[in-house]
Amino acid sequence: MTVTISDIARSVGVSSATVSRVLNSPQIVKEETRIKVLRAMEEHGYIYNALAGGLTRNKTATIGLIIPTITNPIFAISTKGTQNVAKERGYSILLGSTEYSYDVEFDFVSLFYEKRVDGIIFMGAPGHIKSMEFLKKWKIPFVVTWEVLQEKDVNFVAFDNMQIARQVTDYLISLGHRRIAMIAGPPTGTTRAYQRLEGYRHALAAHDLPHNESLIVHKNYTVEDGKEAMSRLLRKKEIPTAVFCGNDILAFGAMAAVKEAGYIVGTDISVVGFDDLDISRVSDPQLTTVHIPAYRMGKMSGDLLISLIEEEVQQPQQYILDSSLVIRKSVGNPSLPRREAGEARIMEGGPGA
Amino acid sequence: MTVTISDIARSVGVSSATVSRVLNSPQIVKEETRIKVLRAMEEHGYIYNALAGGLTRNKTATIGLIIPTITNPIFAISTKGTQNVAKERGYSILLGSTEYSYDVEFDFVSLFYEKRVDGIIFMGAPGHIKSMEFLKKWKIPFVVTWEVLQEKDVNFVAFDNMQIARQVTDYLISLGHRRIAMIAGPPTGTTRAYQRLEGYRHALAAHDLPHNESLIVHKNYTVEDGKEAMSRLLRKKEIPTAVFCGNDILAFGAMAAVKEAGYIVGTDISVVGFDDLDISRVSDPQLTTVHIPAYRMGKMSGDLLISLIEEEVQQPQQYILDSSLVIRKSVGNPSLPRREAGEARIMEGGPGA
DNA sequence: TTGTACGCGTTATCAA
DNA sequence: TTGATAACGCGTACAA
Repeated sequence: MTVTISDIARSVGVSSATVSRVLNSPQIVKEETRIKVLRAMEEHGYIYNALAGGLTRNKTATIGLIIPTITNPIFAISTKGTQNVAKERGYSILLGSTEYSYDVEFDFVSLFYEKRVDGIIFMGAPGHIKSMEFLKKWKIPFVVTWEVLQEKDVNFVAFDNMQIARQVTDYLISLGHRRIAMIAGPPTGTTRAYQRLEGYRHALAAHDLPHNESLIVHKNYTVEDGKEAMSRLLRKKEIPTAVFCGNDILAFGAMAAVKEAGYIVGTDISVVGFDDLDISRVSDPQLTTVHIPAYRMGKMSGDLLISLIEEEVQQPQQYILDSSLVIRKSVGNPSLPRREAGEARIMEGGPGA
Repeated sequence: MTVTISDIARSVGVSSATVSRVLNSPQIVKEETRIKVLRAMEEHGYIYNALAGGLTRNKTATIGLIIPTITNPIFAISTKGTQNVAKERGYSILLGSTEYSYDVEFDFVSLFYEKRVDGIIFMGAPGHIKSMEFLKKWKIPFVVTWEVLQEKDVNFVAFDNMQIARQVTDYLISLGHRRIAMIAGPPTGTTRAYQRLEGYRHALAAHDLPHNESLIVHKNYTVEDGKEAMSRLLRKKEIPTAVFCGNDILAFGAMAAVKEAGYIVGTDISVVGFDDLDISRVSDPQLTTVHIPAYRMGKMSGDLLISLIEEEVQQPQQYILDSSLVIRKSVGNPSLPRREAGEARIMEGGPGA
């Protein structure tokens, strides 16, 4: 049925060891035999069996990628970055999407280890305690992205969620906003969502603004969630003048709710997103949001993981990339005519890369 | 280092065969020994080696998923559907994104086969001739989604691209539009893009409308492409009154260009998308577009593939699902005030499931 | 109910 | 430069 190196060996009249050599170290086999072997492979349609190879080498050239959800394009962009380096360096990607469940996360970790991935990339810190224990116990190389960790011994490629969230809030305050709401992820969500919330709180505190928990709405991450959250905020006796959303998707929902209620986004109510999706440049109004280095994180983390696997590099490597607030049209001064800003301006943020 | 069934066997005082049995057919091993073995596994932290298992079983419980691009949410949604069934039925997913390159597609096919996936799902018909040959030669089970194929012997879960595109165009014509443009994918793109173009052409022809090639703009699939394509159309001496876009992303770009040029979407120029992304419900104006069963295709194709792998089903299975035009606010009569339609209406289309 | 022994397809060690 | 042969970790006849 399927042809093996032994078949090739027999047909050429050499040993299977020689056939294996033309695959792995062609230099050390005589050109004449090498050519004969190659030709035989061609003729018989030989296909390498990576399963068998992996078993002896103890190496599969595949990495596991664990992401929160595939349907948010921002994670897709990171995935693309990882996929690109992986392909370039000869690795395949096993994909696992947790839908924000830590149990599912750990399921993937152990499943991936059964399949003997050479390493794992996490978008967001592993949330299940068992995940980290497991990784360390089995010395599985892994890289975390999207979140700065305190541990000095874990590899990450991240940006500072708290710092940029604080910067966004500072910006809104500087425009005169005082009632600033936040539409965040689920209350028991990711640590990076928590960090963003903390950044928001710190900014308010630093400016002696009253901390009003009812201005914080916890939701999931769909457009519909954004709409509902915003509607709820608009039903309050005193509505906020600005809303900081946990991501762009929520912001789109929020903007829709603002319009439906008869307000004008950026004039009556300011909306800020987080992620800077491609489509956020053409929303109406164009969305002021936080640009994060999604593709670069994906690419760098893939590169780093493979370097760890191939032992080109010593642990730990920790990269903190820049993120930045991109000012467009969905934000204005409170209760003043909408700013007719020209070009989008960029405010740099985050420590240097 | 890593503990094997032999280690467990030795520690319990049974043979490795017995240990293997408690993993694969626990019923046939005496409860007492079974418990002892299980306990030993727990203690020693035994982890199954799927590589070795796969080698003997000739089965890996992983499937390959080949998609055009991960960054368009519509493919992500299909991926999610596949991922969900896969997880449920104990399979993992190797992901390959071709970025619309057929060479890359074939690379993934052969790479996946080296890794001995049990089957492959294609989003869109395999474009490289070698892909199909290869699959058939090695009798690799595979399922195609998103496109109806003529071959009677290939499994697919699809919808009728041509038929729905024709229906969209008919709809625009019925509103009075005569100069209808199409912003399509790359000229040498996918067959489904071609089918949509054909549907558009057929509709025009059926209504004796002049066929004007200059109203067809070929682009890639980014927001920016949509903007550029629309801008180009707006620079014509006679601009179109309606534009049918190859997907929602292009439509967002197109709408942005329309607004930038000072026209009103849905009043001056109608825009139709394709895909019905979540965010299309909250764009401004809300996008009239084609709803396609992305999640369902992903789920069904995963289910079908696994059924083929596990030989629960005989080839070939061919499903054609419904797609439908979702009428919202981005379309109106040509040169007439914008329709203030209430609820979105749905026009059913496509043969029954 | 359990053990023996071999095979899966490759790589790696050691000789030749 | 090449060949024998023993791993790698598991599944499975076949026998007991």
